Amino acid sequence: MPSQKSNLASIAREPQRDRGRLRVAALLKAAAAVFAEKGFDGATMTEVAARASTAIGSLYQFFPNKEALADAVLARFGELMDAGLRRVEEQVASLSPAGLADALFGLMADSRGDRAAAVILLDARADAAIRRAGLRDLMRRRIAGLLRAAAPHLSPRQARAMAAALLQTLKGVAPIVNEFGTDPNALAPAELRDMLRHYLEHTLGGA
Amino acid sequence: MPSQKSNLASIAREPQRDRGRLRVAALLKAAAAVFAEKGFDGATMTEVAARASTAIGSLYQFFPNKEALADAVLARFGELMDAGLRRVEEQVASLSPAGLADALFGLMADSRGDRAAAVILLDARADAAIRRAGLRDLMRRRIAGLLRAAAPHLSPRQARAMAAALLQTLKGVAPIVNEFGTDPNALAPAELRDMLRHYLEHTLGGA
Amino acid sequence: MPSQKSNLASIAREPQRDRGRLRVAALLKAAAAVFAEKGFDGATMTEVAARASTAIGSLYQFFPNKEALADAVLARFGELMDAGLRRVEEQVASLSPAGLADALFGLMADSRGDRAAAVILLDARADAAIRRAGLRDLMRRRIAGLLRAAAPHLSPRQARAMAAALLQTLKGVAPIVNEFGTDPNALAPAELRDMLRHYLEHTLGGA
Amino acid sequence: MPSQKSNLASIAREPQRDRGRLRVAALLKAAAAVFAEKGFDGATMTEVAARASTAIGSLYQFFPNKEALADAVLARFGELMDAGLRRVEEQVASLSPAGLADALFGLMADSRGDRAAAVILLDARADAAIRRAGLRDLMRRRIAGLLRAAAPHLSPRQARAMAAALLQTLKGVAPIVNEFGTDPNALAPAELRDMLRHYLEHTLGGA
DNA sequence: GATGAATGAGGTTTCATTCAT
DNA sequence: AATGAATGAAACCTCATTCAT
Repeated sequence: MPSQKSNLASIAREPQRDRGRLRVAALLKAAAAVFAEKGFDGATMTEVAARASTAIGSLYQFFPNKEALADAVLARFGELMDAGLRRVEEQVASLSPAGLADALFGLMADSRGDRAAAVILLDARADAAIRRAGLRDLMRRRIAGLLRAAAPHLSPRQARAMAAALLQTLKGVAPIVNEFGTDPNALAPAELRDMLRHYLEHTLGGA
Repeated sequence: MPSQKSNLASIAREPQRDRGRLRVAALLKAAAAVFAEKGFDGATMTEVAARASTAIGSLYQFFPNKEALADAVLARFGELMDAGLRRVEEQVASLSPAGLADALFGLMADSRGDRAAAVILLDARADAAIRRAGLRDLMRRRIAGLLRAAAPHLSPRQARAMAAALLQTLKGVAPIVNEFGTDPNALAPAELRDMLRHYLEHTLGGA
Repeated sequence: MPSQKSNLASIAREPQRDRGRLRVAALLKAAAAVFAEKGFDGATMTEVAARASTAIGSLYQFFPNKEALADAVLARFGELMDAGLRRVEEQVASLSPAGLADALFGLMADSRGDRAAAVILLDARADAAIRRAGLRDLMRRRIAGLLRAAAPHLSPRQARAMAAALLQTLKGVAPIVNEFGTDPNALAPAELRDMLRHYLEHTLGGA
Repeated sequence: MPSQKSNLASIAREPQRDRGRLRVAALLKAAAAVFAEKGFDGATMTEVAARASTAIGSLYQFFPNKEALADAVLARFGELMDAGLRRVEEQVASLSPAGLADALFGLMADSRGDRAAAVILLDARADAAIRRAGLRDLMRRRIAGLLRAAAPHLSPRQARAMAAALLQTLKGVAPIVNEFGTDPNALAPAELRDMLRHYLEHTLGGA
């Protein structure tokens, strides 16, 4: 999942000084927030720069265009997911189906703003999706791997189909958590988590 | 669910003649397609007109602005859902939890392009969502009603939370069906349907 | 020389109403003037629109981008040259070498602003020149044809080489005429014309 | 022709050390190449710095702005021309008209990239040309002097007009040589040289 | 009603130039 | 001196909307 690099054109430039690195971090944070709120087309580069308290030119110093910025946000999300999935993979042998469900749910419910932005961008307009589909397919493959580790009797085909369905539902975690919060008296997120639990119990469960 | 009329200034004019009615139908169809592909901000009025093979002026003859057009697409989707949900309501007494899951799944998997457009618009940018949230809340209420009809022991609060989670997952049906198709050897949609089944069996099930 | 049409992307849209046709004519005139004064990169779309007394949007209604505008100016120049060369071709049999020189000189000294703009654009930046080279090559071929009509003993290769040299010098007519004017007491243009005369007398001249 | 110094504010700073002198040479070479390819407006300071393998800051260390850089390129070309013309002046008494033509032709066909850059800049956008016209006028005066040295019967006015025409044609030498090369089987450059020969033979010749 | 041109605010992007390290 | 980040005016271009025919 790391290095979602140079496909077509336009890739983010690496800052070479500390000041630049700080700036890039601020820009990515701002971009994630704006993309999450407005979507790809609704977001404006001007607003991203303003939220990061920089001049528009500084934004373009590091990201040659809007697509590159979106890709960078996605790549950052990809790294978070990568790390998170790796942690789940290490535990998967000792997890019950419900535990696996909770782990995946938690993955989407953590990593606050980035998540929301990424979820929106993952579904963004079709043509750009070509490049971005990379991230989606990668996550599907990783989740399929998890499922087969948890239930070796699954055929690859089955596991892939399940992963597609699971990932789709997992994408719904972000908006629900955003709307209802995470505290335990928020019922709706709990219901979504239960839906994932029941599903995995039934499909993985020798149980 | 009918009469999704905006309370601001933008209300779609009713066509007076048959030719007008045809034109409006073509425009709505085109608009649904474009919104589905590009999202609200990515869609352009010019492209909508072009896909309906009309001039931009004709589009504005019936829809005073882009928001009104989106609202009309949403309203049309609302009517479809309205009719669909009404049909489910009539049968709910005789449906098993799995049957209810299938009915809801089928609702989202039918009504082809409109569905996709509406799903996108339902999540569209926050400010406009204020007005549009109307549709989402309405559907949640309707689904909560269905759940309580199927399982009277549910508290209103529980039912509402479940409806929120269910609707979120149901929104995922559209993209999955679009990607994998509806035929029975398409596994991924079947998995999503099973996820809904298991969930309702567990939550409504004891009944 | 007509129809310098659709190579890569972006081609001028044809106006479909009289108002549009007038607008396009005004825009081309303004564009020719601005390109002539500032060159391709120095010219700004805003200035072109302003000189044609229109909004920037109207400019883009007909010319999707700056390149398309430049191409249209070039195409218009090409048509003028086409017509002019055709007229020379008809007389070439009855023309002395000096007469042919005068005819070619006159061709570049007429057709005021367009000429200057075209000359500048013909030499414009290399990448765009790929498309634009079309016009230059065409003119070279036409001139080579004239030379062989006037002096059948010339080999095609010789004629082509002469045409290349001639056209290069003919391009110099525009700036000289612009600087010194056309009246007979302007010596510099006369010298350039004499240069062309002597050259053709020597190379074509059975004389 | 030396000291093309601007009377405004922009004067290129003299480098103090050897490293600086090398840097300046590299920058001028790069600048000449970029100006030749892209023209004044199309060239960017960033690209010039990049081609000289330096940082943009270093470019501004020596040249306070883009105009100063262009002036420096022009000045360097001016020095080359100065030296070249001086050599021709020394020989002019012993040169036939054709020999003079060849000498001038050779002057433009040597001094590779610089030449091309200078030719482009000589015709650059009008406003800047005010300052730059200096170089053009100077060259015209020098050429007029050569002509009168070769043919004393010429009036100053005639000589100046001839010089204007000659210089205009000489500017055409650069692009033709660039396109066709200098080797003897390249016909087009030879034709251009012949054109200059015939012209000078006729105008200086009776003498 | 239908058509397509007109408008201009606003969005994306570039680039000369300055500044901090 | 050298480097590369910072800045913002200005360029290119888009598109919702209005208007004349």
